[in-house]
Amino acid sequence: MNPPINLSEPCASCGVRERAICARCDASELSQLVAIGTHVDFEAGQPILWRGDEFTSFASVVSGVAALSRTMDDGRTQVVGLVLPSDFIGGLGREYVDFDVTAVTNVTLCQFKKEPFEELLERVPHLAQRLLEMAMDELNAAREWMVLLGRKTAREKIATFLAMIARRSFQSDTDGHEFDLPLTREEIADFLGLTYETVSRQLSSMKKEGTIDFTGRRHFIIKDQEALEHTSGDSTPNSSII
Amino acid sequence: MNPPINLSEPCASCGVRERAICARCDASELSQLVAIGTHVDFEAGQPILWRGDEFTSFASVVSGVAALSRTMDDGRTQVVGLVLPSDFIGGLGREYVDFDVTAVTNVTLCQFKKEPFEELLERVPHLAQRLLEMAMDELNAAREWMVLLGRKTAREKIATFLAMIARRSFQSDTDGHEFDLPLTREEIADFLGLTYETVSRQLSSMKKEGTIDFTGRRHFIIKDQEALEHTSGDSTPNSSII
DNA sequence: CGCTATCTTGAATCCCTTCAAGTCGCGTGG
DNA sequence: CCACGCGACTTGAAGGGATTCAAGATAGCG
Repeated sequence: MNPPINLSEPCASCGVRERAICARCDASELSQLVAIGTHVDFEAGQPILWRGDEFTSFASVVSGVAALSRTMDDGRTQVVGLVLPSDFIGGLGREYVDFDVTAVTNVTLCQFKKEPFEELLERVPHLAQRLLEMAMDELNAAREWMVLLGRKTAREKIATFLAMIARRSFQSDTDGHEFDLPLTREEIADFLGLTYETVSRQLSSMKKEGTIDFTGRRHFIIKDQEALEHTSGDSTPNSSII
Repeated sequence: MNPPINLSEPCASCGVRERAICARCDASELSQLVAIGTHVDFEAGQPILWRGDEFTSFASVVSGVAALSRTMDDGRTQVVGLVLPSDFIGGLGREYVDFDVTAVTNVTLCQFKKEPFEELLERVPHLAQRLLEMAMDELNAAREWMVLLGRKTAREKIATFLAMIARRSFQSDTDGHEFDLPLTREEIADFLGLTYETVSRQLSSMKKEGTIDFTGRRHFIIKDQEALEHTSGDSTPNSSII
């Protein structure tokens, strides 16, 4: 378990202070938020929320990666979003959880009980504003991903995914071209609407062609950024895909 | 062109008053909204917004159907959402339009200039609350659609689409089983991530099997609701797909 | 009543999946 | 520290669902 949040200097060392729901909050608003927040840890693989659960709390991701997913009756599953540090977990105004949330790596959340949070939301307009802003960003990201799922080839999907990972900084070194994949092949497949064999084949062929290289199964190097972005099929690189 | 909105009895006869952004507004708030709103018409096929345009106004759909879409450089296009009566058009907090918006049928909008609307948004919390609520609904719908695009077969996509059309009431008669498709085969294909030939084939085979029937190309009858919902692949019918 | 866009249907092809062996990397325990 | 074992990954071959290419048919308009 984590130590309690330092109340005298709240969030001073928090890595997501500038981008999470609290981004627009001033010191006084922040202290109100801190008063109802608790840090909670989840180990890789653990479920955070199940579809159908009643919402009893909301949370910001402080560190780690979680996946939002839906599994059909016959087991087909689709990851509908990655939940990264600073992202918010919780459907405001919804009674029940709509998608499973699973810790992909070890995850630390800054969690808020539902009622006090909703009450705070009414008193602190900065919170509601920021939440709306973040919801619009997510909506955009979801729609960009719909284009990927509906229209892109396996090759384009993989290229887009790798570019996204690079952009969202899973950077692991100094030169800026090495990254760690937070997901297994199967998780990538479920995110891209493919099978894990296809993911593996595409990664292998992109390695053979010299666009990327692998050192270990989860650690990759972008050797030809331009080729990567070109085969992603997006005319506008750095689009809003989360 | 439309007559000016009746200021003495604002929105009394508006068909979307209860579900649009103004749903939570009281009479006084409504009159402030009416003061900055204008009705605008678009004919079927006309563009409403282009990707990359600067946002200069927001709008509620009063009647008709529009499509939100993205077209790739080589012409592949994906419809990322249908915009139906009561839905809101406009990315709050965004400077530029992210997806093309096109009138699919004749469309009437209740349009608000950007600055006065944003100003109103700060003064009227009911507006911001409703907007957040609607954004969460759209986000959910987008994610449900991602499952369709990533994991469903052509047959399941068509069944889901028809069930959605039926649910969102494009009903055209009294017995409750006849509906009009607002979209062409090609538009349906672009919404489902298929080709129009595949859409046509699936519709034909569902007709042959007796699940649906067609009288005219756009007018269909659901003959076996249960079969339709079963082949849609959703365990929870009436899910939040818009 | 004829014309044209829209839609249907057929046949061939292809990309991705499915099924099936292997291989590799990594953590565990000896 | 190394061998072992298992889950994660790679690779191959066959199969299938959707696409592509190509004619026709039909509705709905003028």
